[in-house]
Amino acid sequence: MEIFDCLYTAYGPQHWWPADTKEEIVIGAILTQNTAWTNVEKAIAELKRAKCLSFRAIDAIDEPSLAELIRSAGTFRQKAVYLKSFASWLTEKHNGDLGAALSGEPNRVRRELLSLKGIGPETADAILLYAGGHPTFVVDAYAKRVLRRHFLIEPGNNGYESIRNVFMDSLKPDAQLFNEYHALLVEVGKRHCKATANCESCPLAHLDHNECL
DNA sequence: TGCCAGGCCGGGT
DNA sequence: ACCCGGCATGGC
Repeated sequence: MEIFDCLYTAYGPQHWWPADTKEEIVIGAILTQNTAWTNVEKAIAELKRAKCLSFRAIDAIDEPSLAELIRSAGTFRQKAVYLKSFASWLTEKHNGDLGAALSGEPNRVRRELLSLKGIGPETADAILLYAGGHPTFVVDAYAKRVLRRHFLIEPGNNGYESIRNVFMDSLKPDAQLFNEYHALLVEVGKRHCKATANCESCPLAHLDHNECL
């Protein structure tokens, strides 16, 4: 628990996911794909203003209008398709009940999410963890960089599943732990491990050689 | 001013 | 099984 302890000591609890409802978590998870969160916040504010921050409303609105509401999130035409796709799946297969849709055996739910257009492994895991409360680890670009930086993965073994397994195999399957861990990795990544790294004053700077997760 | 951000898809090798 | 181009806004 070396890396986690350093991050938690430095930054404390992160209180993720930043949203008021489970549906807002899913919407945010789709909107934040390859997008800065500040741009997602504007899009969510627009959805809320238009009373479209729910899958019932997203199912009802036409796609071009939805796209305009989420324009600030970037790749907005694609994301409008993804949101509509999720909404129709939720309505038709689960009677609009997100809690029910996400309950059950985690791997089964995960495969179901992955079958939807616009839901890849990271988005699926974010939904499972933050909206469903399932102990699945969310791997993002920052997690990859941190593991690379500390020699915890081979260069060339960058597949999503293999990196996810690094965490899943060495940590207790605890949703609260995975919640904080992912959020803390994003936080340290934003501050110190972007494309142009800034390792000065990084709380992990002293962990150079194969430290533990 | 160009590069980047809490990825994913479809087509090609 | 990987690799790549496209998608697109707002901030630094």
